[in-house]
Amino acid sequence: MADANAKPRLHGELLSTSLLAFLKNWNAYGYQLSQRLAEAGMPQFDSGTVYRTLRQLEKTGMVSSFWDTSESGPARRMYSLTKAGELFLAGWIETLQNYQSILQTALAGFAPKVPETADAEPVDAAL
Amino acid sequence: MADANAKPRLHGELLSTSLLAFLKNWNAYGYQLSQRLAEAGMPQFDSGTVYRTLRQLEKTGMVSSFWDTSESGPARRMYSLTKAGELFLAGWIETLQNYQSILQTALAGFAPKVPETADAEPVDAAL
DNA sequence: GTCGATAGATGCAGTATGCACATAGGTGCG
DNA sequence: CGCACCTATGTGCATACTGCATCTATCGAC
Repeated sequence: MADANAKPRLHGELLSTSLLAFLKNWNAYGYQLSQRLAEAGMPQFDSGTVYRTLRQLEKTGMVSSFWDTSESGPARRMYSLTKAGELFLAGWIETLQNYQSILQTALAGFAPKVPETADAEPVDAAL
Repeated sequence: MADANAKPRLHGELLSTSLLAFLKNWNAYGYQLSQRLAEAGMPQFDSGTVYRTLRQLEKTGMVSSFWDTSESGPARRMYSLTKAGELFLAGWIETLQNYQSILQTALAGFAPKVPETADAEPVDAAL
């Protein structure tokens, strides 16, 4: 989960969210999305997980797909965002924005008001 | 993972990161951190997962802890950020910032270059 | 035919997660 | 005391997710 020498890896909700975001103004297939993620400089991710995540998103109705055989080469599973997916995406975007503002507040040294504890004492941290 | 009617839930790296962020300027114990997360309006989370995550972070050297029995009531396991934890946190903050800028680029309708319209566009979210 | 790039998928072992429940110290109250 | 309730931390279990390696398959170039 949080390994000392582990590089940030993209998966879970962050992966789902970015996939949905890419699909918002754009239909695409898995391989393509993997490439865009890489090009965009996203942290490492596993392409197998990308494919599975897309199937998962389809199972839950966030995206829909069809086989595209119009081009030469292996068939492509083209995905597009559904209405539900848009709403879901919007919810996560909002959550992430809120998340970040909270993070920054914490990092800035302003603790959210504490119950009554006479302070957790900035015992400093030998930094 | 991405259930239609599922509310954003805090876990995984987002949970680890927020815990570390809260510990950056204050030392605290699990119960307290849970409360702060709730007060800050964080999405739902499971307190059991919070405790397990903290132990995990300790196991990987991101935080250190000791039993605080100075107050009345059940003993508290006080956590503080280690040097390694700070570095790890900084790495994730940076990753998340980059992540968000990429998300926004995608949401703004700025699709990464598509094969057909392929132009050498420096779509980099150069942020 | 063979190689490489494209495109998608899965088996497996290990890990993470949510939920319910367990343990314990302390306070208030009849 | 007996008992409810809050604090504080943790665990068992079934399920879900993940990374890695591997597999299938189409096509173009050689």
